[in-house]
Amino acid sequence: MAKLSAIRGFHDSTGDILERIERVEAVARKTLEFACYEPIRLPIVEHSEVFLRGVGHSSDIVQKEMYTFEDASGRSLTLRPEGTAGFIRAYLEHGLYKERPVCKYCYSGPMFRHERPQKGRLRQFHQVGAEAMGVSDPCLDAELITLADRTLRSLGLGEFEIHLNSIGCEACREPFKQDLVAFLQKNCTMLCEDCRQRIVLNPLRVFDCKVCKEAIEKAPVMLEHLCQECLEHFQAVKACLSAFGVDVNINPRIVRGLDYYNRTTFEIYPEEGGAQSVLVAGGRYDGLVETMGGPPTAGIGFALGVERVAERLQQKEKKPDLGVEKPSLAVIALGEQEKPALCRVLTKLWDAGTSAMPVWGPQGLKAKLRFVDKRGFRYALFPSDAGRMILKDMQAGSQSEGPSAETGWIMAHIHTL
RNA sequence: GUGAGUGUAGCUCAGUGGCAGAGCACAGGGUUGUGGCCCCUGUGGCCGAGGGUUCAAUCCCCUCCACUCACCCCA
Repeated sequence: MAKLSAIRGFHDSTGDILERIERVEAVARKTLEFACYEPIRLPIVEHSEVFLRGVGHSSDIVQKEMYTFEDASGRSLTLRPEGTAGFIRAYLEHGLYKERPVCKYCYSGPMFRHERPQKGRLRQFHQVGAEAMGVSDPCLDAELITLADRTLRSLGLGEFEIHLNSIGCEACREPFKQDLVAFLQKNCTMLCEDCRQRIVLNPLRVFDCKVCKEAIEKAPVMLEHLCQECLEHFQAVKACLSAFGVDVNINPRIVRGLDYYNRTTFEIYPEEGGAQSVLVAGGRYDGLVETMGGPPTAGIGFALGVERVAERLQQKEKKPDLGVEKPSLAVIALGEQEKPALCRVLTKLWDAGTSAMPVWGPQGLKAKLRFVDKRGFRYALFPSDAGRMILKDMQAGSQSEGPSAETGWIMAHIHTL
């Protein structure tokens, strides 16, 4: 029989790596909830239409990266490739927009994309998402960026850069696209093959290209062709960020991959590193709710890549932060006779709120002590029904004795250091 | 989807067309029921899978699979 293995791009996590991942999730969630974003838990599987309509047919995600399958009744279902579309579905389904004109939510969990895995890219990965609905006020754009910034700072994540752009609205983007296409066609010989195709498919994306940097240096830039309203919005976002004390780089090359964005887009990168290292990305999506069958509603959100931030933390934290040494206790049964005594003592310890690891097994004392020592336990307790039992301090090499009938003396020893 | 690299012990990796190796880990002993340091010993392998060349393949050739990295794209 073939050996069982995890699916490609789906990882098991333990130890330090898991600790960091959970820390990133916890800190991000706490930062958002502290800022009064309400937690929401969303399904991992949705009807495929949710993503077809929400993410947009033309995106790569929908075209080739979705885990789509049929359930027993023949409905087409999809493992969520991102969070926003499912969130908007819930927002509409439960009429959240009727309940309150303004609402803010945060969530976290796994996302799935069928891409070729590589560094910083998994098929199952995890995001923490934040969405703020119902207000087009530029302060909200700034608020969200600030929260992403605060999350990364709380984690102690060294240096990172926030890149900010505006990709305008439909009104100003269409005329601009025509200008851009004209420029690209004129300079078509300087472009790579991919970019020549982008002229037709999605001209804005040439700004993402790494090889054509020189060729497009003189290309017209959306930021300089914003309509009056979009320009005012963008300037207000910058002003508000400045009031928040958050520094950003204006980067006209930030063009998001998903169809639904308008106006504000932003990405956060570590100081060095390429496209794969985007830690947080987000933007405004004022037309999305309407696209998905709801009333016109402003919205903005971001997603934080948990594994990417955790990976970055690992590079920064040379040694895992052990913190204050915790008293740790192993309870060792020497042989068969001591097992009932172990059960009784262990129950008392756990009931009293003292963490302890039971050690039973066929090994000799030497092996058991080595086992406990290797795992860094400070104390070993040898329970017994015969009147008294022994507590050994592995670090000091000393032993104490106390009555088997009670455990108070053990706790006193452990906590009096 | 495209390109490159790597698959040998639980882990990290050497190695050779002719008996399969080290370090770490694990187990036992030295110390007859007291850990760490030291010493000795032991367990552990379809050398990724299938086919081909050869007297003989873990090694050379082909195919497949997996992993890693990069492209594309994205968090």
